[in-house]
Order: sequence, then structure tokens, then C-alpha cells
Amino acid sequence: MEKTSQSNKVMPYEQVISRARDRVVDALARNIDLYGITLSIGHLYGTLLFQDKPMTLDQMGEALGMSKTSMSTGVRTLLDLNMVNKVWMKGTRKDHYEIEPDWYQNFIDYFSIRWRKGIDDNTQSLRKSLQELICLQNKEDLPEPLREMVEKDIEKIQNALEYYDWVNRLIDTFESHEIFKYVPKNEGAE
Amino acid sequence: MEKTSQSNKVMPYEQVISRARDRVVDALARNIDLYGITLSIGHLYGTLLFQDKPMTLDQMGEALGMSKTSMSTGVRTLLDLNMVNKVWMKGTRKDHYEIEPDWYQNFIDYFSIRWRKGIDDNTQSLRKSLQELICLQNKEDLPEPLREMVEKDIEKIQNALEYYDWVNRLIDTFESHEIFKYVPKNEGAE
DNA sequence: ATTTACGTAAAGTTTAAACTTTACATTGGC
DNA sequence: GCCAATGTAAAGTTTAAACTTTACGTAAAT
Repeated sequence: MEKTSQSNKVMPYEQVISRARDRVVDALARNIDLYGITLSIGHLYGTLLFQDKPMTLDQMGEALGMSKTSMSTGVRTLLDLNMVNKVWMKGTRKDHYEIEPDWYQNFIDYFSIRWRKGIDDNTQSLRKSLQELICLQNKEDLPEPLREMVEKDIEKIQNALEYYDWVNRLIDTFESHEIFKYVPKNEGAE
Repeated sequence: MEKTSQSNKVMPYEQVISRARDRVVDALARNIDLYGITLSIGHLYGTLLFQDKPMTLDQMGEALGMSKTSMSTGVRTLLDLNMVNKVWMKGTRKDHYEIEPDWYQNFIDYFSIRWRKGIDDNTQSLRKSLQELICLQNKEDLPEPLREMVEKDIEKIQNALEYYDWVNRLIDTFESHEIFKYVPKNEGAE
């Protein structure tokens, strides 16, 4: 029986807790790339999650064994996604950060911030190209094979614009919380 | 007036088309990281988008100036997300790939595949830790400060499980296309 | 006003991801 | 059966991302 497997040894209560936490934090960090966040920033997020008090950069650095600068940039990333909040604490000059506990809102914010931005960028390019192609379509002397290409491209672009419009409207229902009318929050959750 | 700005020169029709396409492909590639896909694979996707015929690995490699192996792994990634389809063509041994044109389904598949997997992984870890903590909670001799920690952790975990259950149900409405009842597909799309 | 502490920018280093080259296993054609 | 062609694994290289160290601007405290 190796020393990592302590199933039939009595484990100190503190250790049970810390192992239970670590398992959750590791899983969280492994999958947080869905939010476009890196593994180690995910660990930072997990660390903050089980810390009941707001933490300073120094405390985070110590907890993760990483530099203060890394904590600074990491916390900035989480801040940009509204996954942590900056809290002011009297009696000290240090910045303090705590987790944003509303995971539903995290989800919504992620789409409001990241997806909305990507969609806007794509939509802008699509519109510009669409305009140029329509302009081309109106040329009398456009050779037939090219005309066919242009028409196909226009259809594809309109297709894409339609899709992005849909995603935008979907995100609207997130932001307005209308989505919870269709998919209610709690229902036999464990 | 530098040579990139040809606004008042007459531009060949072919060039207008290819520029319009390139703009769209670049935007697409820039933002495809939302799907957890890398920039250059995004370019591959865009290339396939405006190619009306299914392409071989060699054709892709030539079009992007990259190695065949890169195309192989890139196309595999897109295949895993159902963003491209493998099509069989008679008269040749080469594999051919074409884009999956249904962007709505792409969106749905992305969540079915990537998010579902992440959620399952997290849920499993959460359940395991939850069980251990509940077990700990039942110990008579658990010191008070630890008991308080355990209770807080349990609450957080239950909170998370509830959230993941919600996301799962949300993805259910995607997969069943029920979402289109709430957010209809086309509505004043351009 | 000066000093000290804090957060972050800049530069430098390390680590990991992306990509290429080479080699190999598999499958279809003769 | 053998040969040629195709797709991918393995190893090697390059490029980019993550992280650290150092240095600096800013603002609170004395």
C-alpha cells in the first residue's frame, strides 16, 4: 500500500477537506478553457472560490507559488469577465479580490463580453464584403462565371449574417434573463 | 497614394471578389477561438467555406502554404466539431472534405461536444467531493471551526451542481431545437 | 517633501504549442 | 503478390505563450 492511497488509514479531517477542494479546483481549472481562460488562471479562480475572505495579490501568489505579476494579470483577466470583484477594505492599501458567486451571471457575462465582441467583428467584415459584392453584381459587364461566384458568395454571407443575428438575439435573452423563463434555474438539482 | 490603396483605380473583378473573401476569412479566423479553435485552423475553415468543391489535403496545403500534416490535424479538429464533413468521391483515393453549411447546427454541436464534456468532468469531481464532505459532516467529533468550513463548501458545491444542471438543460433545448421556439431563426435578418 | 508600499509595465527566460520534415502503416491498383 | 499513393504518427524545429525578474510610476503615510 503506497502512501498516496490512504483509504484504510484515518485521514485528518483537514486533509479530507483540502483534498475535496483540490479535486474541485483541478476539475474547474481543466475545463475553464471553455471560457477562454488558461489553466493556471483557472487555478487562481478555484483558489479564490474556496477562500471566504477577499485575497490580496500577495496572498494569491503565496497560495499558488507564483509571482505577484502573474497574479496581477490573472486577476485582471478574471475581472474583465466579471468572474471576480475588486473589494475595498479599510485599513490597508492593498487591493482585495473576491469571487463573483453568481455562476449564472458569469455565464451570461461571458457571452455578453466575448461572444458579442466576436460577432460584432465578424458582422462588420461580412457587411463590408457583402456591400462590395452587391456592387459588383450590378456591373453590366460582369462575366457570367464570375457572376455565379458572386451570387454564391452573397448567399453565404447573408446566411452568416442571419446566423449572427440569431446568436445576438439569443444573447439578448441571456442578458434580459428571459432565458430563465424557458429554462428555469432550479429543477431537481442535487 | 500608396499601392495598397486602390480606391480610385479600377480593380479587376476577380480581385474585388478575392479581397471580399479574404476579409471575411480573416475575421472568421480571428474570432474562431470562441470555439476553442486556433487561428490557422480558422483560416482553413474559411478557405473551405468559399470553396464550392470538396477539397483534398493537398489542395488545402497548397491553398494555405502549409504542410499536409498540418492540414490533416487541422481537418481532424474541424471534423471533431462537425464543422466539416468527409465526403467520398469516386475515381480517387484521396479523402475530400467540405464545409458543414449549417451554422446553427455548428453552434449546437459545439456545446453538445465541448461544453457537455467539461460539465460532465466538473460534475463528477463535484459529486465525489460533495459525498466526502457530507460524510465528514456526519462525524460527531468534527471540531466546530471545521464543521463551519465543511458546511460552506457543501453549499458552494451544491450551488455549482445546480448551475451545471441548468447549463445541461439549456444545451438540451439546443439539441432538441426547442430553443428556436423561443429565439426564432430568421427575423429581420439582413 | 520625502519615503515607502503597491500594482503593473518592460525585458528576459522558460515552457508549451504550432508547424515541418521524415518515416511508417495501410489500402487500393496492377 | 508487389508497387505506389495516401494519411498520420514520431521526432525535430520554430514560434508564441506563460511566467519571472527587474524596474518604474503613482499614491498614501509620515
